Amino acid sequence: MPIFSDLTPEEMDEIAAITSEKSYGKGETIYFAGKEGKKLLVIHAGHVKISRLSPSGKSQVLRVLGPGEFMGELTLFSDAPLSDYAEAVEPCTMCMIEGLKLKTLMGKYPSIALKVMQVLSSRLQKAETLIEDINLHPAERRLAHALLELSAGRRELELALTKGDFASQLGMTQETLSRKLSSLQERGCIELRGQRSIVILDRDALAGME
Amino acid sequence: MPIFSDLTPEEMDEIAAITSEKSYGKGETIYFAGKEGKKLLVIHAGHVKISRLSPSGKSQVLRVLGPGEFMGELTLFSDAPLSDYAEAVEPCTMCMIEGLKLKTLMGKYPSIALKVMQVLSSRLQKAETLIEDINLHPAERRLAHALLELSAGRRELELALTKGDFASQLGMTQETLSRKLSSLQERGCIELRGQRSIVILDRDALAGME
DNA sequence: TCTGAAATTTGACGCAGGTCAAAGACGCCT
DNA sequence: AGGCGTCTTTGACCTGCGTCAAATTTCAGA
Repeated sequence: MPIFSDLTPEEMDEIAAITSEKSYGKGETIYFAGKEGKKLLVIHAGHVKISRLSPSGKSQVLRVLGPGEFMGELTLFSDAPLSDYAEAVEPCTMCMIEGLKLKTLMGKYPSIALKVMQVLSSRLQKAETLIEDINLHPAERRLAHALLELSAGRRELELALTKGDFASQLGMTQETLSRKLSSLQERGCIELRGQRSIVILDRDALAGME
Repeated sequence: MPIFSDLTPEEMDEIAAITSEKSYGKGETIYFAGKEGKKLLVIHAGHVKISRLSPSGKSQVLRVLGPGEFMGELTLFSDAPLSDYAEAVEPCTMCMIEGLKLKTLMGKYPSIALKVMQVLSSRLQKAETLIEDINLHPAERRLAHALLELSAGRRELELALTKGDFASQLGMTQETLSRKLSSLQERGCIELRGQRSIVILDRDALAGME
């Protein structure tokens, strides 16, 4: 569990003692906007989709979290209610830690606080990069860069969500994503395999996309 | 200095001892992308514009910070170089704290770490709201909501930046902002006074904008 | 007070990408 | 193995907002 990775085994035990576990089935809602949180949730197994629902019924996917990552931290520091919505995209198990207990823990083991700050920073950086991209760069470039990042050097990548959700996360519609993917495939940059898998054929072309 | 507001006077002295001060003139660059940071900068007086420059020469304004707010925290937690750019929009003075010393301090006084997490969370929330807004809502709505937020209940509000920068922060072009503002004025929702000042006339109309 | 550079406004125009709709593919479940 | 619901693709169309350009206003500094 990366968030506690700098601790000794005894300290880990101390944490395990104040932690409770819970499971969610595929498609199940883990929390939703307005619900009072005050708990940190650490994913043990499975993937979770974090999104926002606008009053008009549309939704904006913010991120997908996997094992070791955590959520719900926003409500630990402010009284504002949760503004987003978490859903298990596959069967999940997670650990819950009471917000107050976590704060005490952070006082005792500063490395936990540092880890949380690290994650928050990197989420902030990502969010700001997306804002920049949406405003200053065309959809195709966003897609190309996202593919490179998701592939993480590997030749083939597997999407954790449906293309519709992936499109939302990139700030475009499902239809636009589909068109851009087809176009990249025609140009020999990628190859689509089934619904969730993409093979990267020409890294340089993707990277050099303006 | 809000970030240290939960400390006793003696503790404040301890901090003052490891702090150095620096001033910047109007338009001066405080730091820029790629520069190695590892320092936290707390604004004492003046306003600072944080933005990103894309290779194509365009820029994306991320936020404007005023007295008591801090920046540079991103580099404290990761080795990634600074990705943004800070510029004094008016004469500024600020305190600098060495990253390492700050970490030690946070270990000693957890309330500092909590404060930092709080600020990071709220920035993240804001960034995500902007992403949602850009993708799901029209420019006019974004503008209306931003005006309400900036006014903070007061009748008149003063922009800290030029309209061009304000537009960028809202994710639209200068021209679009100008047109939307005119349109709101024609409809009697607001009144424009000079270049930097706006009077809110019809709060409800702005709030109810879909 | 004057003046020039910077900021803002306004107009004309085009297009990237959104919307709506319908057909097609995939893959889960029994 | 088959059938059905969900996801995806494709097409046609349209519009919000970006772009370029030129006119106008503002204001800081002399």
